[in-house]
Amino acid sequence: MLKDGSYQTKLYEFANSCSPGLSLSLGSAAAMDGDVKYQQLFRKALTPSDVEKLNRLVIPKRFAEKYFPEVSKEEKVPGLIDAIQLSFFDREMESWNFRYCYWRSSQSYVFTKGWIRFVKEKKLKATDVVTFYKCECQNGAQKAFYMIDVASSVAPESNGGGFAGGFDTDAGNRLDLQLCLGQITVTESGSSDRTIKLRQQKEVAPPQPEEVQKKAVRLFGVNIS
Amino acid sequence: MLKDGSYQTKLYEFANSCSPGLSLSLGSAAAMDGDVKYQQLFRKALTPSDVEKLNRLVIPKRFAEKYFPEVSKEEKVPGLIDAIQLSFFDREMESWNFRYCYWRSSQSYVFTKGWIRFVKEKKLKATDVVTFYKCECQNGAQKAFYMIDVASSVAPESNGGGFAGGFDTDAGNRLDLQLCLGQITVTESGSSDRTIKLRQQKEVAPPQPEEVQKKAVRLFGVNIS
DNA sequence: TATTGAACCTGTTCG
DNA sequence: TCGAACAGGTTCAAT
Repeated sequence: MLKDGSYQTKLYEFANSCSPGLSLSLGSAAAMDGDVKYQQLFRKALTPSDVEKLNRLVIPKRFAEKYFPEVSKEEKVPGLIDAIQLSFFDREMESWNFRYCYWRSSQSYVFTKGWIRFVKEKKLKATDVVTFYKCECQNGAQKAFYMIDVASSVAPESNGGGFAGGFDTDAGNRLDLQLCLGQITVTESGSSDRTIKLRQQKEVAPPQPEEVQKKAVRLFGVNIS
Repeated sequence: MLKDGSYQTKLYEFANSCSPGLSLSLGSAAAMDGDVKYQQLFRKALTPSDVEKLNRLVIPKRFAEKYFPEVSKEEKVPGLIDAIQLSFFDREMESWNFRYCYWRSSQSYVFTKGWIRFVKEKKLKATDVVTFYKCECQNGAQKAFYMIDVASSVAPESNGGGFAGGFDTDAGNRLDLQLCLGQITVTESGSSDRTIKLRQQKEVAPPQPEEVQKKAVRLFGVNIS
C-alpha cells in the first residue's frame, strides 16, 4: 500500500526518472559484499486454468524461451519428455520447486509438479499476477536463482487495479518497484540489468547458505514477518 | 475437392498405405489387373456421445477385437497406454488418422485423436451410420488399408431410413452394395471376403501419382465431385 | 478413495 | 486468412 509522498512512492518516482541503465544498490561500502544483479523477467496474469484443476501454469512461449533454461521440444528418446526443475524464492525466501517442461501436445511450456501447491499456499486466483525475477550474485561463480512474487489483482495500487486479461508483460528493463524498498538505495550503472547491492550488516556472518538467504530477504524489501 | 497443397500429402499417404502392389496394378497398362480384397467389417450407428463433446468414438468391443489390430488392455509398461494410429480412407480418398486404444476406465475400445475432426468434416450426427472396410491388394505382400464411409440416417435408400439405435452390425459376409458402384465390378470369391476387381481402363496412362488417385476414387464408386 | 501429476487433445483467438 | 499459441479440457497413473 504505497501512499502518496511516502518513501516508497518517492523511490518509485525517482526510479522512473532514471535511465534504463538504472541499478539499485543497498549502499554497502564493503567490497566483499555481493552485488546482486536483479532482473525482472516477466509477469503473467493468471488464467482460471492456471489456478484451477489443471495443475499447471502455462508459461507464454516468448518468455519461456527468452528467460528459462532450454528444455527440448523434440522427442529425443521416444516417450521421454525433457523436463527440468526450476527453483524460485518467494518474498519470504521460501523455496518453491516447479517442474518445467514443454508439452508438445499443446505446444506450450508449463510448470507442472509443484505449481498447484504454490497456488494453494498463496491463495492465488485468476487475474492475480505472478512476477518472475532472476537474481545473480556478482562476486564469483555463484549460481543464479529465480524469484517469484505475487500481486493480487484487486490491490488498487499495484497496477491501476481491476485489470483483466492480457497482462502478460515482458519486464525487459523495467523495474518492478514495489519490491525494491527498505534498505535499498538507487545508483546508476552502465548495464541494463538492475544491480542491487546488499548493505553489509555488522553482525553478518561469513558467507553461508543461510546468509545468502538473509540477504535475499532484504532484496524483497521490508515486509518480512 | 482437394485443396492445393494437400494433394501431394494425401497421395503420398495413400501410396504408402497401398504399397507397391496396388499402385503397380492400377498404373500398369499390362494385364495385371489388381484384385482388391474388399471386406466390410462392421457398421455402427453413432450415438450422441460419439458425435458430441467427448471427442471419441466407442468401437464395440466385439468388432474391435475381431477386426482391428490388437491393442493391449493391460498395462505392459506401467504408465504407458497401448495405442496405435489407424488410417482410413473415405470415399474421396482423403486419409483420416485415428488414435485407437483401449480405455480401461470405461473398458471400451475407442478412437480418440482425429475422430472429432472427422465428425465435423462429415457433419455427422447421432444415428448416422459409419461403415468400416478393410481392403487388401491380392497381388503381393502389400499393406492392407482401411476405409470408412458414412451414411446419413435420413437417407431413404440407405437402409430403409429412420432407423434408430441398435444398428451396430457385423458385416460378415454381407455386401454393402451402395459402395459397389461405377467402375467396380463385384466377383465371387471362395472366401468370405469380398473381392472387387478393378476394371482396367483403356486410357490408363503410365504410372503417375494422379492416376493412382483417380483409380482409388473409383474404388468407392461414382459420386466423386 | 481423493488428490496430484503427466501427458494428450481441441476449440478459440489473434497477429 | 491461416497457423501458432494457449486456455480449457480429457484420460489415466501414482500415491
